[in-house]
Amino acid sequence: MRTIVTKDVFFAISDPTRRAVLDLLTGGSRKAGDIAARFSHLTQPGVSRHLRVLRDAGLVNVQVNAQQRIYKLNPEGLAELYEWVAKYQAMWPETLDALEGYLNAKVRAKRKRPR
Amino acid sequence: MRTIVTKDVFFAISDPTRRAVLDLLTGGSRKAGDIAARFSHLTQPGVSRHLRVLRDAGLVNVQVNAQQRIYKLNPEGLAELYEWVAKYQAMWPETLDALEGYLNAKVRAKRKRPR
DNA sequence: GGAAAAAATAACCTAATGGTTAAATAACCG
DNA sequence: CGGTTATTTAACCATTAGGTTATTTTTTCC
Repeated sequence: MRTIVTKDVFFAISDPTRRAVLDLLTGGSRKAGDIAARFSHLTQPGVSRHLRVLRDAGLVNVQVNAQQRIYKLNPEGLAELYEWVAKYQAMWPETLDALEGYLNAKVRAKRKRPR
Repeated sequence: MRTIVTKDVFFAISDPTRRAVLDLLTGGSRKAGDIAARFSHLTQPGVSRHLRVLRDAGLVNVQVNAQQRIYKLNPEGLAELYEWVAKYQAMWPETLDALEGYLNAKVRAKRKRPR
């Protein structure tokens, strides 16, 4: 008995491909076809379905232009997630230290770079 | 061809039950049995499996005490998520307004809302 | 040592996810 | 109109998720 979860932001971002789509859209709006083209290992309908999930979750908006659909990031759709995360940050006095630690580790892993 | 996703924070928080567990743990550490008891609609092994996912994702820590396992929130496990969210916030100048709008809408929804 | 308690794991089942190919929808263009 | 282009939807399939019951593991207590 699983709860229906479409439209759910947490669900939407749980898939790596969908996160990659969002990531791509941070670079600006894109036509559906162009988005699909970036995922050469997936078929176009496959990507289309991911777009649908993102749409349903309110994370992207679509603008119709003739046969084309132009997808645009809707960061406001992340408001719920932001609120959720904030709750944990709030109860995490050493948040910044730890985050810094995490980021530093990441940077270090990518080769060292002074701040 | 789905990527293995255990250990993945995004996956871990995509399930409502697991988020509820995390939420419960914001109130302090709890024994596994006490956690399971809060989810009366689930069986003990069911909850135990959710705890495992949270453990694997690094969102909780376990302290062994005789037969008991005491689960403790590990908010640092959310660092990756925080970083991810921050990226979208950063490109969202009107973030605070939108969040405020979201919260207001929530508050409004909790009252009997005339329209 | 044996029963009891606490929790995790195993084995199993159903439904949902995410992928595919094929078909349906729209809109443009000659 | 007929064809082409862009995209979504439908139908199908394999795998995973998440639930269950049954079993195992570990530790305490008599």
